[in-house]
Amino acid sequence: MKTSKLNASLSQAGRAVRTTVAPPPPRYVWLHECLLRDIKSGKYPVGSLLPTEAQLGKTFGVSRHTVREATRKLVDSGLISRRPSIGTIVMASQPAAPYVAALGSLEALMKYTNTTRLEVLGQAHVKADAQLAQDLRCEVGSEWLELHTKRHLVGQDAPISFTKVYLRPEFAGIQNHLHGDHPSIYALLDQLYGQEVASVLQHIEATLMPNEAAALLQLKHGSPALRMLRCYFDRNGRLLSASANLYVADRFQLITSWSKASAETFT
Amino acid sequence: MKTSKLNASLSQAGRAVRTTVAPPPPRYVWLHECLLRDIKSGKYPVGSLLPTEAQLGKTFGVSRHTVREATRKLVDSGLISRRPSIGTIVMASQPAAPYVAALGSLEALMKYTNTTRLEVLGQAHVKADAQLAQDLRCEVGSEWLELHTKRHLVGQDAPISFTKVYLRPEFAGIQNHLHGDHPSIYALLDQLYGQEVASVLQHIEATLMPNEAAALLQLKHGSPALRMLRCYFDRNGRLLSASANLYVADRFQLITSWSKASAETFT
DNA sequence: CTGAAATCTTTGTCCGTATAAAGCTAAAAA
DNA sequence: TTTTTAGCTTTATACGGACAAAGATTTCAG
Repeated sequence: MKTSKLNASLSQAGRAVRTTVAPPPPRYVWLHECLLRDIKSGKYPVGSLLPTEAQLGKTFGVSRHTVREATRKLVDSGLISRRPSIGTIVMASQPAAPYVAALGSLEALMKYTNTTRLEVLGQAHVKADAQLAQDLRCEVGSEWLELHTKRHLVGQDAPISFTKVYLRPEFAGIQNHLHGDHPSIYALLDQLYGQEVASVLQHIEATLMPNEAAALLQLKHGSPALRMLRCYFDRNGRLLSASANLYVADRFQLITSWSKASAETFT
Repeated sequence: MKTSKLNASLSQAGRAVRTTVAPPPPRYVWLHECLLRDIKSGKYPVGSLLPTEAQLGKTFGVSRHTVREATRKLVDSGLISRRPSIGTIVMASQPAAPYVAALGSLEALMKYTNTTRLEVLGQAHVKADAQLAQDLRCEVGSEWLELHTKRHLVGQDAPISFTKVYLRPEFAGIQNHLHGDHPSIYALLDQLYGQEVASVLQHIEATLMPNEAAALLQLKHGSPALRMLRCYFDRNGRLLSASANLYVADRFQLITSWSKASAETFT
């Protein structure tokens, strides 16, 4: 009944002035804002308990359903946490909004175009020595299939990178899919072997192009290079694959866009 | 009534065998899994409409409330989209789980330690010429306060980077807070001016250290460097600040960790 | 005093119902 | 034919009630 009275009066007001007045916000939105404000202001300090759902409903004149709808957003943004038999605990007074970047969409833009072609130059079975094990974060002595590859921009002759790809021997079949327009390694692992890559560790540093690579890439001695090492891990932290890229400095640029994350960003 | 019968029989079964049998999942969880399976399998193709909430409730013998609880998770993960008067549209058949990295936590690890000290060498008012405007993605002719700075690892003499910081003149006060243990620029903008940085654009490329910088950083001619350009934008896409970093190659390494994102990651 | 049992509180799940709002559709009026 | 209007479908919002589950608290027997 409270609802109908409230809405009725407001819509009448809206029609009277003919200018479409902003409709009243839903009650759960309003309650959400109230609670958010009170949490931010410190009325409900971090660690304290919010009034119970029944209590809030009584205080604000809404049903428990509406209270839950309002607090749901707070739960989603991590400000509060609900515990049966305990109550609703204030976890933070500021919504944590880290800056996040997505890998895979716009990850690496080449300087002039963004379609590349991968050329496999050769392959070898290698056992990880100390240096490789440190780079790949794998066990010393573990065996890997090492592919030597060269990446070109389509339609251009000059290669942009020399890349070593490391694969577990059981994933050797991937090399047959590395040619042509290259999807990312983690996409291939997922697609071909159902191996879900759970995390990627990426190292970037500047260096001088090693001599062998410089020759392959038609560069003169002393050219700068961007070294990008990527390790692909599964959910249990096992290294599935890795790639060590040496990009020619003035033919490649890594561009990443970071946005402030909010719970809503991901809905 | 259906509920009580179902629950009763299941709890009795649980007591009979005495081994604590897993309690039956909530109905909305079960329904969620059903729908997820049907969407993945293509029973409800992308672009098609799910049965209406009332229909689903009838088919599965649950209330509309439970249907909404079940579909909520699908909405959150972006698989479906609810539209008043239209219905519920299947948006994707695979939960989109991009790899995301967070900026600010573990963003840039120095090679041996990670506490740095910033030293301001000088400052100048500059007008953006064509080159700078392109780098900063700002208007040609706009005015900026340019700070020349040098970054050291604490306790070490050799600097690791030469950095130009660009500030809108109205944020000039930031420079007083850039010394000591350096928080990030976006944190300072938020803290001092309430300017929320909504997105960050980051360019990384390899280059040779320019001569002037090489001299400042005690490097010999021809040393490789990692050039990192960061532009900080507000919600409206206005550039608030930028920094152009030149890192000494073997004293700096950028490490980023990417994890598969799920809706749950952010709750 | 201690341990077990009963009780109470609070959130979790689930049902039914009702009205509003938003588009779509078809009928009616111009 | 075109425009308006009325109705219909579907989701959005909101109420109320009920019981389950999980702990916390109190009570009580030993």
